[in-house]
Amino acid sequence: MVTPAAAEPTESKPLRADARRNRARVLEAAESVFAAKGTGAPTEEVARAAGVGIGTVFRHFPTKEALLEAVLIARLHRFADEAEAVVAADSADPGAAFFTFLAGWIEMSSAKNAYFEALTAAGVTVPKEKSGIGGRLLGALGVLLSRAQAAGAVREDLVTGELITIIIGVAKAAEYAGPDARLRDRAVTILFDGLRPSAGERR
Amino acid sequence: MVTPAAAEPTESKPLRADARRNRARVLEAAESVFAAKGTGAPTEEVARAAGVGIGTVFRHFPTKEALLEAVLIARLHRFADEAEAVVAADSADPGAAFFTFLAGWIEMSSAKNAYFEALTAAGVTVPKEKSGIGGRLLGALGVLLSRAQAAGAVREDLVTGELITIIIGVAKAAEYAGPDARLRDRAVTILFDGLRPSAGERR
Amino acid sequence: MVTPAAAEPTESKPLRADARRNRARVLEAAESVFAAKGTGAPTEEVARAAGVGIGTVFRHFPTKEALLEAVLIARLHRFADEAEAVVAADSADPGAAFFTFLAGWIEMSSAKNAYFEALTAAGVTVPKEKSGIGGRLLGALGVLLSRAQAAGAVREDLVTGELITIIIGVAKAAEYAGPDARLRDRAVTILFDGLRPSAGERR
Amino acid sequence: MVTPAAAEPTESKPLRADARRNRARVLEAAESVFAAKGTGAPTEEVARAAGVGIGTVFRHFPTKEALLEAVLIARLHRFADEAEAVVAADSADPGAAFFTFLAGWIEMSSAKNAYFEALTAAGVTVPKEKSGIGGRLLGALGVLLSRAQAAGAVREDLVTGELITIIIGVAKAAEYAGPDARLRDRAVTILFDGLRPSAGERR
DNA sequence: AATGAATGAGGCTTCATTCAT
DNA sequence: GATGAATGAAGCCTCATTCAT
Repeated sequence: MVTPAAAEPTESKPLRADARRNRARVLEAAESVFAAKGTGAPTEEVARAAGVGIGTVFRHFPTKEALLEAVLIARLHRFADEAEAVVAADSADPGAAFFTFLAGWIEMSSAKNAYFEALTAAGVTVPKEKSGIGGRLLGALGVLLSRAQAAGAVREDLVTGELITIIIGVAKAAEYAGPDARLRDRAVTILFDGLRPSAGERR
Repeated sequence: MVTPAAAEPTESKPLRADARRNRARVLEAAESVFAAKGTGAPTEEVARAAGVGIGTVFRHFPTKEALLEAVLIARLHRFADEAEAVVAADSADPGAAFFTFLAGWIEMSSAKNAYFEALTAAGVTVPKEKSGIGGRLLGALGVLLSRAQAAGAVREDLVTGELITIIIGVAKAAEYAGPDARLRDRAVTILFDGLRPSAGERR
Repeated sequence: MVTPAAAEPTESKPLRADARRNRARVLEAAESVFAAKGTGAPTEEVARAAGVGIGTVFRHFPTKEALLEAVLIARLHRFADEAEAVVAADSADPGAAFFTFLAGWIEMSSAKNAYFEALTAAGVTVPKEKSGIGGRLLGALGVLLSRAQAAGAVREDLVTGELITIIIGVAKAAEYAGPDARLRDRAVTILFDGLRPSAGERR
Repeated sequence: MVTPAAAEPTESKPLRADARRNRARVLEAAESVFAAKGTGAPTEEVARAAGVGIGTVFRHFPTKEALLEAVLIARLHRFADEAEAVVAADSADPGAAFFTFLAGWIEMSSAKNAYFEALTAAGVTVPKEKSGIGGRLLGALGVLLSRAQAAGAVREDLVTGELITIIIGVAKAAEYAGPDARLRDRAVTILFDGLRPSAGERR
């Protein structure tokens, strides 16, 4: 299962070709602008980056908050896409697959993850269930996790619901380490070590 | 060693008594306002909470950024204070002392730590060295860490410099877990398990 | 004489059937939307109410102002239609006919008459003469008025030109009274009493 | 009893001298700007006319609606002031006093009375009671009215509550007559004739 | 030193109008 | 002819910062 291009709203009638193209461009521009300058960046800058008028941005996303939310959802969809791809690949080494996937995702998101805060700060209940993204994500992560546990690569008492919280923490540490790659890798490694089987056996 | 009240600038001439009191009140108010409403809260609200005029806030902190920075530094100083207190207590169980201290800190900061982001987003290089706070912090944490390592409670390959990064990540995870105490505790436990000795021994 | 459907422009070539239908639907929708939400309502809402695209609205009325004007003219045409119908009915009690007609009109327009203001505010000289509506209106009102005067039901010194001004004032008072029917009726009654013969005889 | 300068809010502590001056200037500017260009005129134009920054306007009136309301209330206060002055003058000819007062007020407001509409259109319940203006107004009008009735100059069945509605209607008619002074006077005269004693005696 | 009024740049959002499909 | 996406000027409002009191 693959995310429809640019995670467009599922309910309404299909957008005109040019409209869909613009919507996608805005979403893309928003992602990079917000990543670079923080979620406080003016909407107009997103418009400029997308090469459209400010009105077009607001036509597609009637509120700045809606835009932020859409970016977040798109990102989660890509996360789910990748997770499902790894599931489908069905690696011979599920432990490696699991950790590689997590590390890859963290690498990718480390420099640009203020979305959760921006949204929660705005009082938005992060729409985990919106567009079914929550289910997909938990589903795919659950498969990866249980395979890795079955292979003895991950502690048994870890459940899927805890994973996202943990990933966010690790991503945050990585982001804080910033450009210092060695520090970042060490922090990620150490934190992930908490997921391994022997961990937590004694205390 | 104990932090001078309200972390006032070390170089300038001593403030008049009322001025020092106002400075402290503003700092306190800023901490709680920013904690409650995020760092985007208007400076005027801080003034109101402190019971002073807006002009007074800007007299003490010529910029909003300066205010944010001062709050952050004050917080780090308290962090250092606590760490030094734990060092001074010289517990018989250094491992427990170490983890208890970390957990306490996380608990405290989990609900209110947008400072790092707000500052880094603003392009401020977090002033680790400013007012010597970095040194104190690393010093105290270093002692706690090496005692815990000597007692076999923490993995040997962990160095002080990595600790702050890790703490930030764990705090973030805790914050994201939000009001769900069980989830928060689990995430913190799991992530801290990565600091334990057996962790990382095999891979 | 009866108003041609939807008061379409008299000069231009006859519209295609569907176009004429659309024009009428837009005009109707505009009337009810502007009545309900005021003349500041977005043109797009008119389009939605008419079940056509926004482009269609602007094709028929190149300007919002033109749309407003068309609505006003249509309304005046209906006013004239009714007046002419009353003239044609040639009631045995011309005084009653006159006042009944006025009251009916006031009743109808009381809740929805921002057109004059919207237009005059926009600097439009209300196009009394446009499409000959002024003539029809004054003609019909003149007949009703003089019959009522001949019957001794209306003061002799009242001339047609004053009537519209007076009607607007009374309608305004009625509108201001709003939902309070008793108050509205009293105000209308009192103001209309000024039109009766004994009024103004002494001063 | 005379309105405090510029109808400043009664509750809060007295404003600083300069602030009060600015508040009054803004109110004055708002009145003339809205009168000239309608209540849709941009707030910035009011600021310009008052010779202050846009921020100052919003400091005193946190919303455009609040500004409109303040203008309306100021105007009503002046209405009440004048009415009370006429009451105090205690003319020997109460009928003339009554009609002269009404005519004067209408003359004054005829060219600039979109406030009621602007406010009611915005869904504002016209704050008749706010700042006690309703009471003052009705009180003074009531005295003028009953004196005129006692003198036999005004019909007996007219009650104070109806008067404001009627005045609004007459003012509206006068406004519509616009620059044509003869037409305006005639309309006002005719409508006011409805208030005289013989009117309504027969029907 | 403290106060709080004034300032105005800048952000979000709306909506009349144009134009490619 | 109809459609609705795109446009951008313009409006309302916020808030960091300055300055007269």
